Amino acid sequence: MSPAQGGHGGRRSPSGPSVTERVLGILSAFGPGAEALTLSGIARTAGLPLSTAHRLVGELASWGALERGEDGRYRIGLRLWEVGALAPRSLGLRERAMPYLEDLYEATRQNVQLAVRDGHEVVYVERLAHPEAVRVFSRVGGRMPLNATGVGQVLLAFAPPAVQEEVLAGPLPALTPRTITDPQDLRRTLAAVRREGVAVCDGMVDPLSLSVAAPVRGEDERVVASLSVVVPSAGAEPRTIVPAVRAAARGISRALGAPSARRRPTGVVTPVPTAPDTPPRAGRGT
Amino acid sequence: MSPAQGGHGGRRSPSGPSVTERVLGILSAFGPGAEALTLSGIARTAGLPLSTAHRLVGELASWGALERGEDGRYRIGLRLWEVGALAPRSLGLRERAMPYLEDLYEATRQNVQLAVRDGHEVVYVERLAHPEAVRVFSRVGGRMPLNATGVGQVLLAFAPPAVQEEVLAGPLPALTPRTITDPQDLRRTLAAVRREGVAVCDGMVDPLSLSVAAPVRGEDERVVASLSVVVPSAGAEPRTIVPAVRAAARGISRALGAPSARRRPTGVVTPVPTAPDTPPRAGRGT
DNA sequence: ATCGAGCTTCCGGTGGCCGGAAGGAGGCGC
DNA sequence: GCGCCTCCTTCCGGCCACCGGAAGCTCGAT
Repeated sequence: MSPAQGGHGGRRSPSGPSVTERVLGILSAFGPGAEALTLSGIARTAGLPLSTAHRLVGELASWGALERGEDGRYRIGLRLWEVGALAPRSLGLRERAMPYLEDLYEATRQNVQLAVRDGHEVVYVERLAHPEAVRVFSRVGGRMPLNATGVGQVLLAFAPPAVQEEVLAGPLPALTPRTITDPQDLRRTLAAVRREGVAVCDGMVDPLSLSVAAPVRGEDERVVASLSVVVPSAGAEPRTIVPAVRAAARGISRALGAPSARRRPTGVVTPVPTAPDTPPRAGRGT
Repeated sequence: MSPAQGGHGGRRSPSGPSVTERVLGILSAFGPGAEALTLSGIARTAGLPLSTAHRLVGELASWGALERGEDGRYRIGLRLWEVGALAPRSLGLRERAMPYLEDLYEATRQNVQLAVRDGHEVVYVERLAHPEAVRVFSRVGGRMPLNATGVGQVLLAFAPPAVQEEVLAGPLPALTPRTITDPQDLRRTLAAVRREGVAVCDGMVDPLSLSVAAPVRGEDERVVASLSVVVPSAGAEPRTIVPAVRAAARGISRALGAPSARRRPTGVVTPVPTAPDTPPRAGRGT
């Protein structure tokens, strides 16, 4: 987020990266399309001498951050996944959103996605896909540009102005001919998204699919995530989907404690027992 | 694990752990119930001097492995979650299993769980829970003992004999009075699980809930995961659930390429897998 | 047999890591 | 206000743990 190196670069030096950076560099070597790597592959990708990589990878594997398969190649280990699952912006969010995603999935039998923004990109946190649904390009844990996707436009529309300007100033990648790449165009689209509270993206990721996305708000009213449904472009009738997406997004916002999504006092007693608030200052763990 | 220090201990001890171990120790400080920690909390838990923790945590945060909240506390970062999502035993499995879990969830509107074994414990990889379903104790990314859970008994029943003996020899924790803690008892139960291809656990985790679990096999026929449904103990009729769980587990096995789960031309007996006619690589992945 | 790619182990030199100490920023009880 | 606490941040000299070249090993392929 805020560039930590604002002051004066400092530790960058010809002597080389720190041990920590090397370790993290090893983890970075893995990625979509590179789920399994040989030791020398890791060394090559991370730019490390083989013997150094050997030692570090060995330590990572013995802890469980990496696992070595029968083919001798390394993969990300279950232990690392476990730790990663503690990230509040993934699992915490996912946990509360799941029931609503379920319902939406069940209603459409297509693709339902939940995403957050990280920097200038969208990161998909959850995806429910019917095997026979239209193929989508995204993947849980994957990234996409903000301008080209429904969830991205929503997240950008409600992002801090500084972020919006940075993205509008930067390159706007096109995934299809219909992707919005003109800054003025995008600006208008974002305004519309803010006004409507929903984004409809037709054929911007894949010519054959259309997505409808809506914002999810946290307890401080900020947009913390976005939810979308992806359906085949042909014969899609967004009108029928928009209300469902809006409703689900609102439901999740309510589950997260967003005041604006709170149930209005009707005649009925609030049926949902508010979750026993965790003490705001739940101090020392363990 | 075979003790790696077989040769001559050497680096162990008074000099202290390596940098890598310290970094991993910092990550280990986080866990269920400790999702957000202060710097000094991390230092305390990981057993590091404050200044050392400060430096290492700073490096982790600037890479994105940790994130610092507005309250000054650190949490696991999105970037680390992303890397963790590449673990084949979590996401790869989950991706293929999801549609079946969906169906099972939709049919029961209770709790559906998918788990794998790691060492002598169960690790939950996925969980679909209806908000009004019976409360379950598990959590995605969480661990439970093998002897006390339906998925655990299944995973143990089909684990390598060496693992079984280790577990049977070790302590068998009791979560409720009905948890199986007698080795002989457990041995008989495991045999039954192998025979039936399903485990039914009544009140072993929580007196009020019952779970039905079945094995999921990979392309080499080994049991790679287990699937379960958890329902309220009272009034539950396992007979009606068992077939659904079995069917879903079989469906996932087929999706993973298990020969024994392949569709037969005719629907009769002969469970023995003879020479598979086609290589299992037929997958049309990605 | 010969080759090459990848993996593992060894070991001496040195530069990066370590962590005590000092100084600031809040928060709480009195 | 004042003292006391906890938590965070920065600094810097000393030492040792990390680094990585080199040699040897295990496979398969040619």
